[in-house]
Amino acid sequence: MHSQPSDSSDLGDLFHAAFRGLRRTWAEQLSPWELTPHQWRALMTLMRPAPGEPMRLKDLAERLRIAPRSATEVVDQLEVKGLVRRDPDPTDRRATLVAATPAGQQLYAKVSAERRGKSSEYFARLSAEDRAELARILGQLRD
Amino acid sequence: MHSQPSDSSDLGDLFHAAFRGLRRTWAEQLSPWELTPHQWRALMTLMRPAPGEPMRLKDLAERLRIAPRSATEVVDQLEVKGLVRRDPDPTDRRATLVAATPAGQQLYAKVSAERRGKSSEYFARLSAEDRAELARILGQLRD
DNA sequence: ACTAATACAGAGGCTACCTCACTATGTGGT
DNA sequence: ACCACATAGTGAGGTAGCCTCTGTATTAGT
Repeated sequence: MHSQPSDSSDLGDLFHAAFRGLRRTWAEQLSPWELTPHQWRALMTLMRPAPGEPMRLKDLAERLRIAPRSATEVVDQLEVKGLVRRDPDPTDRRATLVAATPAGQQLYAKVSAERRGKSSEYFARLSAEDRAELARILGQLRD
Repeated sequence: MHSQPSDSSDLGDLFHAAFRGLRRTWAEQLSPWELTPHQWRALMTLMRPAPGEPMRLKDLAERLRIAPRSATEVVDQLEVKGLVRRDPDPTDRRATLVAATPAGQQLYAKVSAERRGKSSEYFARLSAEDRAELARILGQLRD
């Protein structure tokens, strides 16, 4: 007897609250480096295949699941900070390749280490099993 | 041996993606009524204790977990649409009481029914067990 | 009676997105 | 070779959903 009908408005609320908490936690963790969560995600995405490996702006947008125009924006921000560099794609003069600069790679390493070290991860309060469960369920949601 | 250290960047990404999906789905579902998800949440929150029951702006903010100033904003929007009404609190002349108007209550009922009927809920693709799991885990995250 | 706290709203700012229109370039068909 | 069309990026401009800081009533505490 699970008495709660729970029309999932509750679930929506929970989701909302949890997401906002995650955002806030990240923002706090990243603020010493003057990075927004969005910028961090972009930098991380650029570093994921291989550090320093260039990536088309369009592909970055795809991986971040945002519109190409929005990728332009975040790359602009990171470029101003000197963390990424734009280079023309030699094989297609319409395209620009974005890559983390040495400074960007260094910052990425530093922040990663710090986050790992402090283990002040937002999800740390969950057990390993629950984290796995969560990942599985969220994966289903994303299709 | 769960080999993945999984610095939870993956989990963060999954969360991010799922949340954006939720938002988009809601926005689409609500667009026929020209309501944003935010406005809908506010209206729902106002209706939760009892339909038509007035609530202080401050309490609304608390339940929505947003700053009081932000509650002012969303109440403004709903007031313009005629869905809620502001009345002075007779017991404290600093406070204003917000309550759903009959139109607001009607809209709430209509939208609720539609959502339930279509069962096009974002979370519908999850099994009941997974929904429960998710709720449990998110509850832990929220503290 | 005076000070401190509280409730709200005006002003202004921010992040993280979006679409639409434009330019430069590449691609395929005839 | 030429033309139509697609594609990559960006300028312009907009939106949702938050925030802080400040000011003005009003109430509560001593």
